[in-house]
Amino acid sequence: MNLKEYVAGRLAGITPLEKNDILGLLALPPTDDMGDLAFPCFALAKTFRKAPPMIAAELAASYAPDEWVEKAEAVGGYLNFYFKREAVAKSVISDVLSKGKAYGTDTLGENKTVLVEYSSPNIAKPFHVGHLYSTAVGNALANIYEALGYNVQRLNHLGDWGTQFGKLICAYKRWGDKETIEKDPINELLKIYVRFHNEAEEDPALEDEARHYFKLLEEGDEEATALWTWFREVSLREFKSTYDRLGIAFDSYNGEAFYGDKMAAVVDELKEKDLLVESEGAQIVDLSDEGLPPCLLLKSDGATIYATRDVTAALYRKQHYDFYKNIYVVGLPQSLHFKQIFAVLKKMGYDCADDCVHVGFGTVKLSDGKLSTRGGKVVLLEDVLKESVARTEAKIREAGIVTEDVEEISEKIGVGAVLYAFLHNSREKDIVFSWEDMLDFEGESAPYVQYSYARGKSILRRAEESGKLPESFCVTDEEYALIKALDGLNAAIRDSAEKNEPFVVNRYVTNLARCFNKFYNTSSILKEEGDVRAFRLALCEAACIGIQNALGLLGIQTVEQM
RNA sequence: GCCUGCAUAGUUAAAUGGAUAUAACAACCCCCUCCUAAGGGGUAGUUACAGGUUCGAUUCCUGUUGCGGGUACCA
Repeated sequence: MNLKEYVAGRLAGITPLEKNDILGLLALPPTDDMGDLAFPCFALAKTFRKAPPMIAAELAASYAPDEWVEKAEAVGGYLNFYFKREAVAKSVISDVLSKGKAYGTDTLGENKTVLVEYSSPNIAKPFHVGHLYSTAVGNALANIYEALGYNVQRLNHLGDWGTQFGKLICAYKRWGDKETIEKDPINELLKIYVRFHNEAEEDPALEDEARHYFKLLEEGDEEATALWTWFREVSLREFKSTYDRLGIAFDSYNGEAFYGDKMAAVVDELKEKDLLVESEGAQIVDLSDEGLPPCLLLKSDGATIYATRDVTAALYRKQHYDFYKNIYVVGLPQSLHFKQIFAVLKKMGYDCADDCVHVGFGTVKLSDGKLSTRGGKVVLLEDVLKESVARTEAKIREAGIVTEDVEEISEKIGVGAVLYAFLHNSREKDIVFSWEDMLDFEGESAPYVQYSYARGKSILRRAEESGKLPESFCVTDEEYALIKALDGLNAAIRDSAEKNEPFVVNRYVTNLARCFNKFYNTSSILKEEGDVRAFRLALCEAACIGIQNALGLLGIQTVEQM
């Protein structure tokens, strides 16, 4: 039962407004004691030429209580609705229990394909905490769109092409050793990469040499290609083990290299459409009429650049997936780049440019400045996960409640805690990484939510019978707050997708857990009997389902005990 | 220089133009003979500055200050 729609429908009957306009106006009151839904009467002040409080009072008088609404009360310029708690409780709880794992999902996106490009680490570079931002946000968004019924394709646009491979080949040929690299691929490749940059500062000729090797690679030179393939394979093997830990998988690992042989056609098309202009020896698309700097597509040596690959990739995706939405979860510093390539697509005559969205996110920094792969200033994601899990395990063993599967449970909590930290705030916020904050499991954190779930499940296990809603029961404030929170899952998912902001779901589930904890602390369950026990058990079970479903969207798993 | 983003309790952050600006952490106080204290309750504390639009501004507009990002042959 969608009570908002229901009330809007009834209000439409007694005001001159349309139902849809009313839906847009209806809001949640700031506190629970002000009712369940509020209609602000300010918009009607002009048409009625009366003060909003007068209008509210008149509407309150003409709104007769019904099956769902206990009373409508005027407070200032607002008309506050109080629902019948028992009716709402029955409706919500039975809905949750009957839908189970599907509770909160939707068919909004049926037959529409949404592409989410995320994670996209660079080959031969370490997977550090910075990469987790894109990985966590992208994965959560993919889950969220999937819950809304969209056909989601998860794309890992690997950084497996570009001048850095010229540098890497150059560095390998000078200082590389096959055996050491096989043993610890990414670390060793990073070492020679860093050395390249240090030496290039003294000897700029190295840069030219690197550009030369990249040119060879683009031309399909055998030796260069063999090295590249090897770098890619050993790197991907390492990445995949991290993804496994995070519970993340992709539908495609087509990286930049995949588009290598598809760019020529796009360049030809740009030429045919008279969009390419020569400037300072390079080929650009002029975007001054869009108020944007020109977009460089061919370097003066004729080689392609990332913009060329991104334009090509977008066109390939349109053709291959016929996407409804093409989402790029890429750092905020690249905002201009995406504006430019979308503008180029538009100039080429492709309206799908309007369905491409850059979902940017903030920077992960250290307290003493930015992470830097070249400078060797990195915090590896594996190290963070390891530490988080280790700390969790220590805590579990200390508590002594869990006796079996301690490692498995620690892994779920420890990994969840890290994911949660990256999904807690609006994605455009920077994150200053600190071990202390990352591993603080008090208050708003994954363990807080997982703990609530585990407590709920513990009660359900002990109860032995499962909760069935009795014919009639009373609903306390704490119970009602929990029921209302449960009711909001689908709205939170939709809101989250609309904004491309997973933190909406994160805040939702945190609040749900908070409501559950208050309920837990004020209402005994197992000591009760009869209808009270049955009702509370059913509510407890519903709460567990809600928490599990919402956490799942964030890529965070639940544990049965902790 | 130009473009762009941000500025909210001591800290990190919420808030479709709406009611008394909301949480967490840190501080202080209380609650385990009671379903897991990784919990709950309580106290104290906030919209950078100056204007403007509006019945109403943390939110929209202008300016100021402070901080960040971008600004073609890296991605």
